[in-house]
Amino acid sequence: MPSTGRGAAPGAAPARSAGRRRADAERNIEAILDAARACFRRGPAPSMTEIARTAGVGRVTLYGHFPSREALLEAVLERTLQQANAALESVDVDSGPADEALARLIGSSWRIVDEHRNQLAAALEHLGPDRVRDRHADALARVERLIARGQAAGVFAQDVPLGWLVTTFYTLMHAAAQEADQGNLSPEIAPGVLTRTLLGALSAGPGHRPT
Amino acid sequence: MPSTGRGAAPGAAPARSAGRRRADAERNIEAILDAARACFRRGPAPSMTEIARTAGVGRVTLYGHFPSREALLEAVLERTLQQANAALESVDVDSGPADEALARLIGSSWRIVDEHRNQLAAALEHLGPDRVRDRHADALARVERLIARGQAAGVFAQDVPLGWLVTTFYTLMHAAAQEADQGNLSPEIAPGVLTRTLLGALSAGPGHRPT
DNA sequence: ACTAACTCGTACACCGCTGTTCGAGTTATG
DNA sequence: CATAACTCGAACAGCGGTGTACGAGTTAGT
Repeated sequence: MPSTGRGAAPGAAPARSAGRRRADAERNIEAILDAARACFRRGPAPSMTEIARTAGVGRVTLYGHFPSREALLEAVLERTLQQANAALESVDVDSGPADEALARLIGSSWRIVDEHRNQLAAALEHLGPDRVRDRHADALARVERLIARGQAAGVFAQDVPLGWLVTTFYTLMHAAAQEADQGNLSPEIAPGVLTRTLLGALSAGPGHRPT
Repeated sequence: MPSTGRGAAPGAAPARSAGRRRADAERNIEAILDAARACFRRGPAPSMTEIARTAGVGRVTLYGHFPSREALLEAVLERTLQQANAALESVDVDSGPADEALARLIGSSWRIVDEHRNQLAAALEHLGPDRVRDRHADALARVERLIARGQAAGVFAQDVPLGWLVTTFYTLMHAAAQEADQGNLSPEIAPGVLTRTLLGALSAGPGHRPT
């Protein structure tokens, strides 16, 4: 059920009355959303207290803007998704060889995708898989379309399910970002290494047979 | 404390006195350990109550054998690790071409690795990364040795950090198991697909350059 | 058959998190 | 500058989890 009862609410969906908000309120909402994102970068289940403190705001104020944890979760997810989509839209995915397009996509999005990791887990837990699927369906579709194009052109493996290749893509993205975070993989070589591995994984088997 | 007066020192470390345990107690401990493993397969943070109920045992009994959540966690981790190692030792990893050896390893362990997923997360959270590293160091070393051998032989990519290749290995294993669990990837073709993708990812670049 | 080991339910104290209320202080905005 | 909007701390109730204590019932081992 996508029946998000939000009426006129622009962008995110705070809880105050639909009337105009004061400037500092707007600023605090921003701060809260940023803080939540920051907290999610370090742990999968930040408490409201933690988020409020990080935002430099009283817990009560937080509840003033977001009536429940779920509401906040939804808002922050939507916000992140929006930014991510904006960033990804700047990449031309539909022209040139599929593998080169993929390399471009990786370079500009492997950091962004990592941002989603914990948020996604939390959202799946508290919002249900359905609503989550809906919201980042287009981001997923973009990658899927690209890979499908590569398959059709024979650049990517054809005897492997498309869905699995998409999963491989996201999974290795996350892994690379995580390793970079932990210092196991230097951020400078990370994109190159990731691209290398990913293209190998997706590519139509040149040297090796399935068995 | 390894001060288990018992000569046999049977794996896990329950909390009762070092003296002999009665048969049904032993049986319950087994049930609890199994239940914990089962619970971890469905969620990353099962409660003691949940585990006890799954084991068909009173919560008090659980605390009788494992004095704290942490103790239980450690015991169940060790147990799973032991079984996993036993299973993996039956695979000959050091003979034949590295890629074929890898294929063998995948076939017999991709399900097992999945079992670790949530346990590992929980252990990292509550036991600290150090103790965890120690415990499954040898399982990790086995894969690392194999991949290094493949690199030396030129079968696997040499211009990519070894650590990253190991990460890739485990990551894709998890992903495949998870997809299979969710019905997105049929269990019959999963090993083949996984092997295909993994060999492509690790293989020395046949057609593509890092950029 | 007798005893020690084991199990179980209930109940308790403690903790952290969520969401709400209240009253008073502060600040933007007209 | 006056008012409405906003913020804040403190305090409360509710919930679920952990770990402990008690007492009575059941079961294995000798």
